[in-house]
Amino acid sequence: MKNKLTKKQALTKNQSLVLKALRKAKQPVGAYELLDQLREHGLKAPLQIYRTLDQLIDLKIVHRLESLNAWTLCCDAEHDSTPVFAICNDCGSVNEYFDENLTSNIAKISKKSGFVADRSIIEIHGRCDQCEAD
Amino acid sequence: MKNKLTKKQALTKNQSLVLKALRKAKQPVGAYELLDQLREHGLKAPLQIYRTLDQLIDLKIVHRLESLNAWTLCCDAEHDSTPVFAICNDCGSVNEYFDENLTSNIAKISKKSGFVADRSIIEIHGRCDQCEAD
DNA sequence: TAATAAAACGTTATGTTATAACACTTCCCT
DNA sequence: AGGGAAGTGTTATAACATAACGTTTTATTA
Repeated sequence: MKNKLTKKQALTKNQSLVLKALRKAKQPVGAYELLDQLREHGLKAPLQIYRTLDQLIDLKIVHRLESLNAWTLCCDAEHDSTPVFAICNDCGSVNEYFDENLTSNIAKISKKSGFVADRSIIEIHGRCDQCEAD
Repeated sequence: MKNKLTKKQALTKNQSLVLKALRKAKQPVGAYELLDQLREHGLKAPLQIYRTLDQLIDLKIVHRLESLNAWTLCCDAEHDSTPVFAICNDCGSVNEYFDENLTSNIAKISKKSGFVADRSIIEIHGRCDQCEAD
């Protein structure tokens, strides 16, 4: 795995394109939507998107939201702990949180049952602050 | 929402069929796999499966695993708290846990940020006890 | 029990998301 | 320069999910 410093230098053309598209979006974006946006830059096939997204996930720059079939930028923080995503049903915004307690809770469950965790997915659906205020 | 007692009485033909298929499976099952299995009982279209699964989820008899695009039986326990699924990468088995601490941690994160949670998804991938022992 | 509302069902068509397979290119390292 | 690893492009297809519409069944209550 490359470190933070070399990360940004190392981005390929496709990676930069996808990343830029994700940055522009205020919400998680689907693969085909990315494809549509990037057609003008020469990307033509779904696989080009899916491959690039996988690479960006490996680089820990991007997350996949399993319950949305969509991708979003990783927050800047280094995170060895498990990210928690709060997904607003109304406005579609997503916030990423880290919680040590929660991470250790999951570790405890794992330990109790002998299960060795690999990758944790925590996605909470509901209404965000903003939308709740309306 | 109907209570536990009336639940089983209330099952329709399609619901019973799908439930039975899920019971037989040792692992989460995809919608099209269910469809294949239930063709001999007269089910012909994906929608028949998807609709029935939605109904069973409403009845809290079945869970959807977002990271697998598959469905599994709910454990028997009444659960107002958030289920945690431990999914083995190797054997595909899934175990369902409940953890009060974890549930309250999620509630705390929500409270801090003003987010009002609705539905929480927690799916942990890794290796189960059994597979780890090999 | 007849009228009716709500839920479930069936079917066709279609939309959406994701990967397989194969060939070619670029980059990097010794 | 040669060789391996990573990245790329393209076609075809697989896997997952829903829209729209009409009919049937079930439950309710007048």
